[in-house]
Formats: sequence, C-alpha cells, structure tokens
Amino acid sequence: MRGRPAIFDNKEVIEKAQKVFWTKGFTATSLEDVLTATGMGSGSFYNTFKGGKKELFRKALNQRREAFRAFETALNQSDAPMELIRDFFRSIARADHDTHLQGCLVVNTVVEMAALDKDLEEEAVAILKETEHLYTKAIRRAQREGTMKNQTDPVILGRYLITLWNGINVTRRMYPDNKILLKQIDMQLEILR
Amino acid sequence: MRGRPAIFDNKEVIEKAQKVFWTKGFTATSLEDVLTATGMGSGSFYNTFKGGKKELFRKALNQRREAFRAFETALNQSDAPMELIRDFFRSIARADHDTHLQGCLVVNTVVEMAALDKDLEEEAVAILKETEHLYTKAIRRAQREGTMKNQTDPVILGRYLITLWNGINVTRRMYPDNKILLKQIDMQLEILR
DNA sequence: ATATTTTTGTAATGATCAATACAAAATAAT
DNA sequence: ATTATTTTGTATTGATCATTACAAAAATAT
Repeated sequence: MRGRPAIFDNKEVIEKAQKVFWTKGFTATSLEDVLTATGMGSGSFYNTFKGGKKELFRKALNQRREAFRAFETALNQSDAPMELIRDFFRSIARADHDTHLQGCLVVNTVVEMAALDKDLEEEAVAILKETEHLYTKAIRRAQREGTMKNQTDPVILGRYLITLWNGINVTRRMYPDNKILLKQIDMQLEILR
Repeated sequence: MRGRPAIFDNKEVIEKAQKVFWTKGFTATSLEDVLTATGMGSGSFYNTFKGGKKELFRKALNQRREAFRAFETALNQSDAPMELIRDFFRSIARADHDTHLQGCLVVNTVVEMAALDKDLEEEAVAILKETEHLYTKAIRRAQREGTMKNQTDPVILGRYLITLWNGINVTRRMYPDNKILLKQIDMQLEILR
C-alpha cells in the first residue's frame, strides 16, 4: 500500500480515548482532551476518524461491547455459568476508589445521551440488553439443570440482574467502599440461589 | 426596599431551569438554554445568580431535595409507611415516555459530575443518602411493629432500595414501558414482605 | 527518477461558550 | 425634586469548542 505509514495504532488510540470518555463523559470531553490522551494531532485524528468525536466515541463504546462479549464466550464454555455471573458482580467490590467513581461506561452513556444523541443512547441500551440476555440465558440453563431453586421467570430475573448492574454502578459512587459493596452485592445475589 | 422591582420569580426560574438541567444535564445545558427557558436576559441572570450556571444548578438540585423531604414528612405522618414507599416506587410505572428517558435528576448528577465537580457530586450523593435513610427508618419501624416479616438488617434493606432506585432509573430508559416496569418493581419489592 | 498516495503537524476557521460592562429603567428614601 | 439603589436589556468580551485547510513528510507504484 502507498502513502506515509501511520504511526498511531488504531486500537490503542480508541483505548486511550475510551479512558477519557469513561471518566468525563462525551460532552465534557473536548477534542483537545482526546488529542492529549492519544498524542495525535488534529490532522491525523480527522484523517482517521472522519466522523469526528462522535465516531470515536461510538468506537470506544463498541470496544467496551467486545469486553462484554468476551464474557459471553466464557459463560458459554463454563459448566457453572451462574458462578461466573456471581463473581462478575462480586468483582466490582475488588476495584479501587477511582474505578468506583467511574462507574460503567455503558450506563453512563445511557444516562448522558438519552436527550442528547438518540444514536449513541440506543447503542448503549442495546449493549445493556445484550448483557441482560446473557444473564437470562444462564439463569434459564441453571434452572433447567437444577442448580438453581428459584423458579421465577428467567426474563424477570435477567432484568433484576441488569437493574442491579445499573443500580450498583451508581451506588458504588455513594459508597466507594469494598466492604459495604460486597455485603450489598452478596445480599442481592441471594435471590439467585 | 429600594430599586427597580424584579419581574422574575426566583422559584419559578429555578423550576424552569431544573427542567432543562434534568433533561440535558449540567455540561450540555448552555446558558442560552437557561435564558431561553426562563425568559431572562444575561443581565438579570448574573445579577440574581452571582455564582453563574453552577449556583443555579445547585439551587435546582436542592429544590429537588425539598421534594424528597416532603416525602419524608408524609412518611412520618403515615401509619403504613412501607405502603407509601411501595407506592413511591410503583408510581415510576405511571410516568410517560419522556419522563422515563429523563430518569432522576439526582442520579443523573451523580453519574455526570463524579469526575467533573466534586461539590455537586457530593451534594447529589448526600441527597441519595438522605433518601436511603428514609427507607431505612421506615423499614426499622415496620419490623418493630411487626408489619414486615423480613428481619434483614434495615441498613442493608435501605441500601437495597436506594440501589433499586438508582437501577430502575436506568432500566426505565432501556424499557420505557409501564407494564414491564411495574412487573419488575413489584417483583423487586417482594423482598420487603 | 518521477508521480501518486497517505499520514503528519500546524495554523486558521467560524461557532459557541460562560461571563462581564454598562447604560437605561424603575422603584424607594431623603 | 433629587439621590440612591436595584433590576433590566443589550452589546461585547475573551476563551474554548469542533472542525477544516494545507503543505511538508514519507512511503509505494510506475
């Protein structure tokens, strides 16, 4: 291929941008913030991301989606998926203070973009629903295999878990305290017994 | 008192501004948005709110706090406080589509301001904690009076309810559908029986 | 070697941002 | 009546915003 070789790795750039968007949100993140974080100049930036800030944000959001999908693969391969889900939630209570304050990029996006950008909001909602369906599937399987006593409709229990996810990602900013969070998460997971 | 009489009612102004902040958030709301919504010119605005946009936002947030405190009064006077709390949550499932997308101003503020403005974030967190304590108090009373079988520590159950509040205010944007929401809320309140 | 293509770095664009300056207007106090 | 005080409307400020223009740099293709 012809042309001057690129010195920026696309995936790395998106990763660095994701970090900024995650802490400051879309609106409050200036392009300067992004350029500083990535080391790019605006020339390279707009050459790579023709859609500007919004395209980059969408890519950062979808990189996050891939992380959730990796969890899906792990769930499918596990023979104790509910244990994985349990630990997924319990792992929140192993994060540090700053991570608690960051919450979840996808939840943050739903909250911020609901009135600002339908595209991005719907994309974030779709990711949450995908995640919810992972839960639902695992619950259905656990009920069928008899490892879960609770026979409540898996759809309802799946929504219970995504609501817990949504909620705990706000509550952890009220109580960025791993002892409190673990106690709370364990209590809320009891229902899955 | 001397001077030209004010034509703007302070409380009304804050109310109108609150509506804008509630839908667009702090950062994405421009001063022009505020001036348009209130009918004020920037002269009157900065004369009234010396602290600028941030002071107005804080006042809007605290006006919301007053609404929560009105609920506290109702709780204290009621002889079935748990029924009031139950209906408080169920009332979410009576809102219209746009209201679902708005979520809760206080939750929105915690999410948006965590990395942007410690003052405002802490103020919002304080409001959520106040609300949590209302729940805790009512639960403790219901347990003492024997109207609630579940004997779990009221502190944990209070945190369960504020996490439900935080979560459902995101989930309602995933499912702005009153049937789904009511079913979900009722299921999640079963634990309080 | 020269032409073509792509990426880069920098400077500049016009729009929008929050906030201020300031004089006219409208009242009360003297 | 004159002065003092406060609110108002408008014009303007300087900063920051996202984006574009454009030429130099660096590679490949001919």
